[in-house]
Amino acid sequence: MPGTPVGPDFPPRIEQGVLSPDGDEWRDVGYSGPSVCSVVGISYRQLDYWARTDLLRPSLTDAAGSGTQRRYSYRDLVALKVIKSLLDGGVSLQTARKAIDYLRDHLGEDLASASLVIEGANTVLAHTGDDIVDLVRRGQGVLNIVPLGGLVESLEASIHDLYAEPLGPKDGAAHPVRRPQD
Amino acid sequence: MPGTPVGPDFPPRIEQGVLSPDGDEWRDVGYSGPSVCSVVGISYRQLDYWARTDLLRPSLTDAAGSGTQRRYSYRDLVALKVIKSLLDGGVSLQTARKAIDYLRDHLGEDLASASLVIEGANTVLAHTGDDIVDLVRRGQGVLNIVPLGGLVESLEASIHDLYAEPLGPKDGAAHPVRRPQD
DNA sequence: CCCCGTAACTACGACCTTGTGACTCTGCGG
DNA sequence: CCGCAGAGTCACAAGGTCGTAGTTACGGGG
Repeated sequence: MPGTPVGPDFPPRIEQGVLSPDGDEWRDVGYSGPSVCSVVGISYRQLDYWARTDLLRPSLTDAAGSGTQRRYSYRDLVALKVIKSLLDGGVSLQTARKAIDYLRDHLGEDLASASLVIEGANTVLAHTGDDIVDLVRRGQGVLNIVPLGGLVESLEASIHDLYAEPLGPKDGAAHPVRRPQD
Repeated sequence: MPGTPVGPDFPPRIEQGVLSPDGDEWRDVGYSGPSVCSVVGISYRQLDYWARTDLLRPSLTDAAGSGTQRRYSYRDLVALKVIKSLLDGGVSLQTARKAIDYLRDHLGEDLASASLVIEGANTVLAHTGDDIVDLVRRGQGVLNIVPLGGLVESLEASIHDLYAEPLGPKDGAAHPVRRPQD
């Protein structure tokens, strides 16, 4: 697996409370709903739906009524991307829900080199190829495998694009990117 | 679809050959809808829905109006079981549809030792563990893996149970014939 | 030989899950 | 005080599942 160590600090990993480079408000931290959509490649309605059905809500700031904002952390982005992959791979939302519940508790681990493996009700992180062969051999039901390496990689790329494309006078991450894409 | 209530070539050519031991009617061949349900472990409504939406129709005799019967072959059973597994594994029906389309063309191969691998739009039969590791390494999206060995095995077991637990005194229609061996 | 019960199939519609579109509502910055 | 981005609401659609009622064929009892 490509353990490509990405830029250590480029995507601001703000969950610890880093502020915006401009020393602006705490609000400039994390990712807004629309930004998230363009980064992970889903529609706003989908993100909205997922948030209000508890699949994944923003861990930085949840919405508190009309006029407020949701702020997503980097880890949220990873989780979201995993969900998106699962969906694209033909896995049902229900299954994705369970997988994400598991993932949330293991987001600290070294994701880039691992694969997420779902077998029925159980979810596991496989760190080596042998782990996987083992699982396939033992498994009786279907296995759903998400190679996290490539996933994180393309996530980083999308984030990069987010910063590069729009030109806001002062804010980066907080800046909403209106970009029609399906 | 095809009228053919009782045509010239109606005495169906069974893939495993062999009519009922009693030299009975052609009807005693293959598996009836309800039998299939109990063997594969799905609801009758599901089987019905799948048949009318073309996911998988009985290859021996399709329905030709109310009062007629569907007769499923052993291979149909295998395909059905694969679908069931996919569903249990959280894979969407849509994805299962594509996989089955592929499987239908490869049902002749040696299934018991292989695994069905779905990656996005592509479906493949992997015969060795290395094949799988390879696919995981290359794959960017989600992989869905169905180990066919265990599947065929449990199918055989269910069929056995079906024979062991006779229901009516002479329910010919519900009685499948000839336990297959391929 | 006909009538009736039952197995198995078809028809039809309710209902759930996932979203989507079209608006409306509201807090915040200018 | 106004405009706007983004949250909230509501109606609706597609894809499936499920329950139930209506049909049809077949076989046994009168």
